[in-house]
Amino acid sequence: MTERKTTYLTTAIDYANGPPHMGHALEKIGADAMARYRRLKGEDVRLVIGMDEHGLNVLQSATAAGISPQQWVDNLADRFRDTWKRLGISNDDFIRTTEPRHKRAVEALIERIAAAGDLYRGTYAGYYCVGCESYKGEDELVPVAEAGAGSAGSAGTATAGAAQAGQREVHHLRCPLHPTRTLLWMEESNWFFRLSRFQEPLLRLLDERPEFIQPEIRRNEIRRVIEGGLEDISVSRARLPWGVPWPGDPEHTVYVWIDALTNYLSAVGFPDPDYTRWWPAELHVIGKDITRFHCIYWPAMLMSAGLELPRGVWAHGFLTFEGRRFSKSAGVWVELDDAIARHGPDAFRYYLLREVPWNGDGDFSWTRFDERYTADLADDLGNLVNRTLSMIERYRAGVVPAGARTSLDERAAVVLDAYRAAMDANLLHQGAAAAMELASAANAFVVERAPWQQVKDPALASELDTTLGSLARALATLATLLEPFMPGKMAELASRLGLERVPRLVELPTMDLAGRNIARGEVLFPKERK
RNA sequence: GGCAGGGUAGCUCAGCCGGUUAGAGCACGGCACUCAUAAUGCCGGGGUCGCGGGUUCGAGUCCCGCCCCUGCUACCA
Repeated sequence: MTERKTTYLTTAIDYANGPPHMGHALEKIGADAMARYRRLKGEDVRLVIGMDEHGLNVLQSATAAGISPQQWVDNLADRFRDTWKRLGISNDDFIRTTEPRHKRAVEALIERIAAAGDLYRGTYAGYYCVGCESYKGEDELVPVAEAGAGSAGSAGTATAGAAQAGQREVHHLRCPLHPTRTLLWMEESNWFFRLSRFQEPLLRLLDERPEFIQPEIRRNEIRRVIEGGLEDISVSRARLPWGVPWPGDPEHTVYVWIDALTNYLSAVGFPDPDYTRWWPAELHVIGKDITRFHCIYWPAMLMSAGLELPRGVWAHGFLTFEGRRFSKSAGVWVELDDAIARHGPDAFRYYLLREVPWNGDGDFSWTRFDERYTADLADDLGNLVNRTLSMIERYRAGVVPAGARTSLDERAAVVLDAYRAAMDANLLHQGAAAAMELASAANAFVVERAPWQQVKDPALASELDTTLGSLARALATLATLLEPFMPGKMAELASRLGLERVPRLVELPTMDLAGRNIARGEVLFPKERK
């Protein structure tokens, strides 16, 4: 017997410093479409979404709100979970970094890296802005007009063996965000990870497995970074209470990145042996801004720990609003709830996935959204459904007739090939476009066959059967192909065709709907009259 | 500065290794049809393919220079 292919897909866990927004939604919707497509192919898919709940920002936000950090992240987790549910995201798990199962995995991973000899005690030194409560790179700072004696040394370098921690005031630079505060040069004893050791192995990885980072643009960027040389990174923080305590050194907490990345393992049960049922992950779906962490730090950590690497990382692009960067303070902003409410969650999903290239950046605009909704969903697809079901109801008493295959079935086969090619390459926007071609072809087919003429002539009864049968199959095919994009509406469409669920991809070529009782129902994508 | 990607109809974009009159969708105009959400189908108008050189029988499609846009340029998702 053949075992079903298991596929583990992850998304970036979202930082618990604010409610879900459009950017979060784009990633989850895209990842969900990828997961749903693979399920339609018959794979056993596990899609995981989650929250990154440690760190200084969380602690500060909670304190400002007058609640405990745990209460704070609990509230946000509920909001995110609710949003994903409303958007029809089919995640199988929701991992949170404050969960015991996660802490356990982080400890186990660190112990493995330590056993490999890739952790050591060192000193992290850098400019520290008290106003920002964070370290600053030199390029983030501005010189003070009367440049005094400079303090030598670049920010953020590790000095192995240096033991003493300290701080002193810096007077020749200042933080542009807090110009009145005195900048500090701080040294902190931390744990370091020997990232430098993995420069060559990582370059080999990119050579041997070019598909590891997709799309290709991101791979080139990462290669440049690696070729530029890798320095060891500090992976623990002192004085940060809201985090996973460092194993064996509770004065420190695990640095946010190490903590967060490990979620991909903890969500499948690591270090319990059966985590390998899902690991290695098929794809980490992330934003293009965090490729470095997923394509350099993460594989290096896994190599060190002797664990398998994920098969790939997919970096999607970003969204602009009417051509400009999202910025709440500048008023360039769309509330996610408003976007969902406009035409419903399925239409919102369709718009984002059809309009925004999944391998690049895209734009959200209300005008385009409305145009897509009207042209694609209401007029093209929705009307096709309505007119087809109406004719089956009127001409054949609501029962799909048996009919020979037609040019429309041939067209559906061609569309299916193009669709699979696009979806297998993770080009979701092309997959959606391919599917919609079938809707257009079906509309043209209706006019060509003119069933309202066929029904008038009893001699053409079998011709009419052929027309309606073929149209019903086209609708079922559309329900399948568009299910990853609009799961709610397509399940509804399948139901109206008398199907208990959307057909799988392999079932499409031999599918026969003859004898099924259809239900016309309400218009699938109503147009609001204004 | 360096590296990478991009500048093609009003808008969003396709255009493999160079080859007849540069394509699609949307928007716009005309015609047809009536099953349907005043929906659908067909036809059409519309482009100096960023700018300037070069290679070639022939270049959005290759080479050189320039202009403009975007991303990356390592520990803060």
